[in-house]
Amino acid sequence: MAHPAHSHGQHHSRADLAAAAQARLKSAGEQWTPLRATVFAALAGYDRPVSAYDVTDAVSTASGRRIAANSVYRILDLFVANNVASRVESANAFIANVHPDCPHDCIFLVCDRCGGATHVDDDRITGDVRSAALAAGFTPERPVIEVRGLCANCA
Amino acid sequence: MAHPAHSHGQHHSRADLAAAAQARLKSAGEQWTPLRATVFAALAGYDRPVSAYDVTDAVSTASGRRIAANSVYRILDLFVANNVASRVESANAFIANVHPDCPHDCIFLVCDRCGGATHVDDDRITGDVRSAALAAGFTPERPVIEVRGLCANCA
DNA sequence: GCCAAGGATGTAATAATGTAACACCAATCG
DNA sequence: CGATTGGTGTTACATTATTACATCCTTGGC
Repeated sequence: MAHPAHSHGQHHSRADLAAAAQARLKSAGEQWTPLRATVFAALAGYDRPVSAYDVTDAVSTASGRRIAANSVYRILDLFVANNVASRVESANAFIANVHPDCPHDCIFLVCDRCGGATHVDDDRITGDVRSAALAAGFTPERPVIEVRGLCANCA
Repeated sequence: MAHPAHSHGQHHSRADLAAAAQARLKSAGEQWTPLRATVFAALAGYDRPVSAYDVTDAVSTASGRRIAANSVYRILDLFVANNVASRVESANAFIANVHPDCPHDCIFLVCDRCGGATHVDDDRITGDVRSAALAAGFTPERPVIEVRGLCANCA
């Protein structure tokens, strides 16, 4: 555990990302079951947002039996609620959170060509968005900030 | 046409909003057909984001015959492409654009309780989001900036 | 007038995404 | 042991979105 890569906390290799996710859930009083581990591994096996059904297929293959979509949805929702994964609204898709440890509002740059997503943290921007909401008399709970466009490779 | 309410252009009463939408489409070389007018009227008849299927039902009722969802989708997509309506990604829903005349990136504050949405314009924030994308080597096409939470009435 | 071309809509089917209701099982706690 | 709780299984269904192709209507050229 020695990756002092970022000012805001740790990034994790794919290997110990699961460990971090597990720790995060446990410390929230949630269980880390075999199915949850499998779902997380499937999700973390992609480097782009994937649909719940893609995850379902991957989990089914990994498990050797058919897992129902709704079981996967339950677990993905749990992951999102605990900051272990994020939902990319403009793609109806999910992606593992690279640093479950710090509770940022996320900004996703989603490529319309390759489907990849880059995770950007900019607390000033997200703070400004929350402030703008408050200024309008609105109580912000969950900012959704995404940018559709073309990534560096696809531009 | 005398509502000098905003610094950035005109808001429209429900009555002439349709006229503004029509003008916008025509100037883009698109037709303003009876069905498109009906779809726009249905959409503008709501003050909150509504699903394409809600619009479909409203249009069907208004027309006295069954209109297929995909016809409505086609028209809604056309509206969105021409800034006459917006898609609220986090709600899989559409809403008429209050000022089709100026091509802002929009910020929507979406109430989790009543489903209402407030349209906020803040070019500094949306500009910052685009800048952050560019700084990451990403070519922004369409920022999606929404805030889920509670509106003033529901808080 | 007739025909060709393009745009808009109709029709039908289906895909993709998301949820609800209830059964079952296993662990935990009294 | 019995009750409760959380997790998962199973089934069915609801909602959202797209695809392929047919039809119709207008417009412009001949």
